[in-house]
Amino acid sequence: MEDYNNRPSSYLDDPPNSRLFLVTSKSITEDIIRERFSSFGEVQDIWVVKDKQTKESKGVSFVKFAKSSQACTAMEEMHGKCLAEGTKPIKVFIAQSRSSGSHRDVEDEELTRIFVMIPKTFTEEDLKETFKVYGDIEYAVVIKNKSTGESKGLAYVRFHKPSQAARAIENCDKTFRAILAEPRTKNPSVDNDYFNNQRSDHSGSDPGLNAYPFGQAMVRYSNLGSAVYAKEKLNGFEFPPGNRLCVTFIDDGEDRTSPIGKMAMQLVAAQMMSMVWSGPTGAQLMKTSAGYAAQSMPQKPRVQTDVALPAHKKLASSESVVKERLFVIFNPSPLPVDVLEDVFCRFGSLVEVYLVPGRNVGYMKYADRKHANDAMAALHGKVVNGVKMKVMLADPPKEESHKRQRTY
DNA sequence: CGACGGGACGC
DNA sequence: CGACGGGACGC
Repeated sequence: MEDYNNRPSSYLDDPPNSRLFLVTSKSITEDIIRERFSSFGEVQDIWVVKDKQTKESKGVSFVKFAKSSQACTAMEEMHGKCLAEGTKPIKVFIAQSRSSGSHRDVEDEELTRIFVMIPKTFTEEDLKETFKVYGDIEYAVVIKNKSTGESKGLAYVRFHKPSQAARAIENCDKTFRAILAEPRTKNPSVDNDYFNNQRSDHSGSDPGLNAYPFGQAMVRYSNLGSAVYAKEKLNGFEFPPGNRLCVTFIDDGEDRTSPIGKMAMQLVAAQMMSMVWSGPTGAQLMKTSAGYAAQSMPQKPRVQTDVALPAHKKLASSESVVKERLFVIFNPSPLPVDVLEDVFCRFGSLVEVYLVPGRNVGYMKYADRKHANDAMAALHGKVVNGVKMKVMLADPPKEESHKRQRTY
């Protein structure tokens, strides 16, 4: 038996759905394929399957693109085309993952519906408004509790074309956690497919090009840098999970009904000030006007300790690269996350606090190694709110096989 | 002497 | 009908 764990990437396509399966006449060569497919994106590999003995093409080829959206666009554009005089029209499909073992054609049905996490206040209209930039939406549905009608904070969006869904997954704000939806199953009792691999990792691509769902809100209502931090969960889960919001308000009295504006307001109402920071996005960011950001400032957590703490500092952007993590052990029990943020932010560049559920330990993530070290030096062995902490450098997370390193 | 996150549709 | 090669990281 082989050790698949060592090199599983040989059996997967990364990112998922970025490889095409072509059926062509046997006379179609790699060069012809390259010539006709390279305009759709970064072609990383072309492989014409040939007979081992005769070296003759078997009329089957694989074209690997850098991105799923490129592969999907190429499929949509090239399926049914003739690549050379007198040859049959080609067939183009998204290739089955090598690990699947299946040779069934991948249907558009499986490639056009995405599954996203949304704030519970998000309506289907909000969804459409947010995702229509990626293409024509066939429908958008929010998953709701059947009896109460309450949103579960999850939704489906069906596009007309695979390339549109792929673009949405690649480019929408990370906080939506957009992935391709599993096809509806007739039998909802059977839970998980055995091969639950590689679905969700479309991450890691140019954040600068993202269409942030709140980017507009952020810009529109943004000014006065009064960032407000709240640890509250919004209707049961954090949204965006573990991220910071930089929301400010411009009292322009308009557009409160747009999904974006509405959401901004709802978030404010919920004191859910934890927004992704998308970076300077243009002139509107310069806009400043008197606002009323101070009014929704939640009080800071009360912190009692003998440690001489530096002044409170803002958290680093949640998009920051984590350069160092501290592993903290609490005795007898963990401190609340808001208290920990308040304490550990003071050394600078704190990106996130994560408590391991059900355990007396947690991680403090820093964008700057020096700040992590300062925090460790100042806080190791110290008592905060009656809780003694051991603060040490965290071991690196256990490698999740081939997967792209998490953002922590 | 402790250790690593969250997700599903009444057919 | 039409499905999986080749190359080889560097403590």
